[in-house]
Amino acid sequence: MSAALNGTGRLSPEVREKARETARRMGYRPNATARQLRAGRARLIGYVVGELADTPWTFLESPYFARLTGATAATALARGYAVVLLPAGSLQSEWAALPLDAVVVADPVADDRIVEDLLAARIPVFSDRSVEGRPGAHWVDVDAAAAVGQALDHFHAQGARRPVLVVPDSSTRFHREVTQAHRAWCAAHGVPERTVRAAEPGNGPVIRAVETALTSGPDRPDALLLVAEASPPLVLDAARRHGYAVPGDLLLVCVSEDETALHTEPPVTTLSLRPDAVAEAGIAHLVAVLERGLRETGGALVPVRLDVRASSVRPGP
Amino acid sequence: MSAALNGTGRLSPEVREKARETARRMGYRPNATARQLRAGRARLIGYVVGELADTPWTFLESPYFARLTGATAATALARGYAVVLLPAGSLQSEWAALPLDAVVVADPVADDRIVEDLLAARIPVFSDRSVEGRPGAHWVDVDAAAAVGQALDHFHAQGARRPVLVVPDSSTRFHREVTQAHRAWCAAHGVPERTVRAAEPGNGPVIRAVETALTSGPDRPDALLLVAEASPPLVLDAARRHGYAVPGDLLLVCVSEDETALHTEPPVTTLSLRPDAVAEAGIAHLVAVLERGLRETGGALVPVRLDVRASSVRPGP
DNA sequence: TTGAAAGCGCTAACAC
DNA sequence: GTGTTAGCGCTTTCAA
Repeated sequence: MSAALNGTGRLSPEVREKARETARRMGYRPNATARQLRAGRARLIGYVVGELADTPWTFLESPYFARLTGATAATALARGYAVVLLPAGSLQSEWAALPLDAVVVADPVADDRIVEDLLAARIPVFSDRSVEGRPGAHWVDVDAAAAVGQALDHFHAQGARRPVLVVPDSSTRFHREVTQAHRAWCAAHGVPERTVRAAEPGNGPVIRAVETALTSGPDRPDALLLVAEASPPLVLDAARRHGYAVPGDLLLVCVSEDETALHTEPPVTTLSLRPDAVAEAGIAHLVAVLERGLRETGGALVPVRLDVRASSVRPGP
Repeated sequence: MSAALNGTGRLSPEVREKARETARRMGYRPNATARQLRAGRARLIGYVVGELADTPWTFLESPYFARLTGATAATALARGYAVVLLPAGSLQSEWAALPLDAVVVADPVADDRIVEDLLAARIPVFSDRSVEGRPGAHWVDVDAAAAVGQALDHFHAQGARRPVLVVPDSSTRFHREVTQAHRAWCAAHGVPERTVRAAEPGNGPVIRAVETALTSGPDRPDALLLVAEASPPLVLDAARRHGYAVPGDLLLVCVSEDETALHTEPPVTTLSLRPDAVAEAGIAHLVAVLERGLRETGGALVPVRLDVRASSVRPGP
């Protein structure tokens, strides 16, 4: 029976087909749980977003995490793993009853206990570089330094000399790296370092931070790099409200996966963190570890992509 | 052992606590799969969005489905069920290996096979009213007719007499009901029925449909009800591009969960389909069916909520 | 109170 | 090519 349904035994294809067909029409379905018990793993992986731990489910409303989540689920399913959604900052009790082969922890915050809890429970963790070196933890990361460098180089090439960075006040590794890379770039290019932090995520606070960036400081900035998730059309509106023409007075680059950036006037240059590529690299790594017993290797660093559009190209004379 | 860890046997609380503690420090973790096998169910439910079957994972990028997904996962987890993400239009092979106690199918499209496949596999289905009457299928639905009625009544009360509806060309039950309710309302109020269909989802096509609605037809409309997911700031921009002042020339209501509606100038009136309430009602129903063997009851009809903001309030004289 | 055993449904191994 | 069996790790039941 078992031999017929799976490809295990050495049966003639004909016999197998007949058995399969018969089984199917009799409404037979193998019990998934029993198979999992036998197999010793459930092909189930957990997925948590560490950021926004105080509003555990809002991550799906961010275009970046929406894409990352979808791509993770898609890639995993293609490899035979199903993804279960877990809330940010989730407790033992919420996942202890699940037969998780591994857990993906996207952008853990500095004080998040979940990674430790999972490792203590001997569940492999796949996260960003902040878990580097912990036994049982593996990483894939976005090249934050390259991202900042690419955007600032682009501004510089377009003639901007007073760029300002807006970044959330978050303790994820990504945001810390962005800040550091910005500092390094400014030092290397002899440009004053101007940074404004958004107190919280969400369009309201981020737009307010943008307004602060555009109105405070010794002189008016001529370029804005926005590394916080905000709606591109709202950012453009904010710039206009404060008397900036984009791209005439202000070059604008948003780190965003929001496709509305394509439909504004002018269209907004975006820096894509490539959630699909991150997900693919992560799941590929996960499969390698789980199925081929791969040991701690250096993880993968996924490059970003700058999609230059009119908002960051200085108009010709 | 078992008796100690769970509350089953009649052990003294003291003994139980000691056993628990000992087990924990020895690093013992009960095998979740074995428990599930024993229990006869996995407390795992599938979640599929039927709409957008050709782009299986994009549903998370829609604010409505992002909220619905998050709320479903949250509510389910609070009741002890974990949610696994399945792609739209998914095949047997993708979920056959999962021990699903039930599957939530959000907004199935007319020709979607998944509901039939699940029922054939004797997996309970929770969906919208389009599955009404099928054995093993249960429903919870949004009150589409009330939604349309509320919005059109609001327009009428504000003095608008030439409202136009923009709706996607989709075969979900919700969109069919919206069209019917619109027709009925127009007939009842002696208002000509004006409808424009968006060929596809996504900001591009929907904005084009809005532009068609604003520029074609015998006369310029004085109110726009947008039932397709689009970014509110982009909709406002489109109206302005075509010479409409909002709300002076055109009243605007968007069916949307997008919080950018709060941050535009003027803020946009939205009609919320209450994804959180839908998710809660759905999971409550699911738990009742799965755990208390509830038979086919009429499902629940969740009311919508109109959040009136400046975009749909005719300015005073 | 403590211990042993049956059995959930499957698959891999071994005997026929 | 077909049939039987052991055992995955747990919980429940029955026996000591």
